[in-house]
Amino acid sequence: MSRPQHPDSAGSTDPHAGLGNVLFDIWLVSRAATAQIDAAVQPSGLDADEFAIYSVLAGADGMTPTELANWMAAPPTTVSSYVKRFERRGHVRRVANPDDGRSYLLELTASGRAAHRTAGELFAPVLGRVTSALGPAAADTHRLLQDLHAAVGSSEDAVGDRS
Amino acid sequence: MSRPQHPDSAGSTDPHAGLGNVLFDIWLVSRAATAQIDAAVQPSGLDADEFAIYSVLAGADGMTPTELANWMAAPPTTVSSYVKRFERRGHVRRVANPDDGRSYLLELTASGRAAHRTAGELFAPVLGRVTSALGPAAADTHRLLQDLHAAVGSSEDAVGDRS
DNA sequence: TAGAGCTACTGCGATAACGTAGTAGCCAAT
DNA sequence: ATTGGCTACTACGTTATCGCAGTAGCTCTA
Repeated sequence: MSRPQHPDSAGSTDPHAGLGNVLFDIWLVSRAATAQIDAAVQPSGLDADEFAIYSVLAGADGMTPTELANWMAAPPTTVSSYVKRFERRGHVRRVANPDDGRSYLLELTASGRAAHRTAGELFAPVLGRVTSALGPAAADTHRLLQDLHAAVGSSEDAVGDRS
Repeated sequence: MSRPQHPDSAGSTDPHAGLGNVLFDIWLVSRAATAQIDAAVQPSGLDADEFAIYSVLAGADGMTPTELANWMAAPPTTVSSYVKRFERRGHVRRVANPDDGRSYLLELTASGRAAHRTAGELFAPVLGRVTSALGPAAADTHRLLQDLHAAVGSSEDAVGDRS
């Protein structure tokens, strides 16, 4: 059980068939979830990734690009391009970082928060559906995912090593 | 608890702090895992997504682009471009689909299987690390992720609705 | 307090993702 | 057999991702 195996029943092409390991499960679930969320929040003008990012920014105001990059395991250049895009939309503002002149802090503008709120309303029913489909297991699932995140993230800073 | 909340401790920028809901957990874990796998399998010439796709193809030979698209929740044009790339590498071959003249079946060539094997060997230690970090919870986690996938996927075909 | 070595960010260029708008083959219903 | 409506795939063009290489500001050492 140390490397990927074929789906449960040979020849099956059922989209819900896994590959027998946790990492693939995540990949599959994440793709499905992202597609779902993309479709749901689309009228807000954000996509799933952007909604996620706006959400962190909404919760932790004054975050540096590097912090954001670490948080979402993305390379700095990707974050850079996100920032530029968000700024162009008038959703995000750069504020000087008092602790470091090379850097700056990101914060949502009022209109950024509004967009986030709109997206949040579109997102809610999706989350609701999933949560109720999970039933009482929802809480466990949340906890297990946190553990999983810790397990995966334990060997940090893999980002950028894809040189 | 019907919409995203801020991280556990206000102002925290810890990359492991979640946003308090299952869907974000997945997003975060998946990003971390993908970065990890990207870095690990990189010498094989594949990235994490490609490795995943090669894995399905290895397990279910004779899959149509549409089946693949459903399986990975990707739009058809994305799959199309994957196929073209894989074919250019000599890793995938199209065979006529006896059941449908508009379509074709995908299968890995010998060299595609070789690339997949190489990537698999690079991937194994990553999976091993995660699995052992999870300890006995690994099996539960796997099962919970399957449930989660079912819960998310229950409202199918969101892909393509992002028009 | 100089300056070597780091770290934070970004311009640019290459490649990838994927929406739009087709074409070709399928499957009724006539 | 014909045709109207579907579905499978794809060329093309736009936008996004992200590696490389460069600049500015930080920090430590002497």
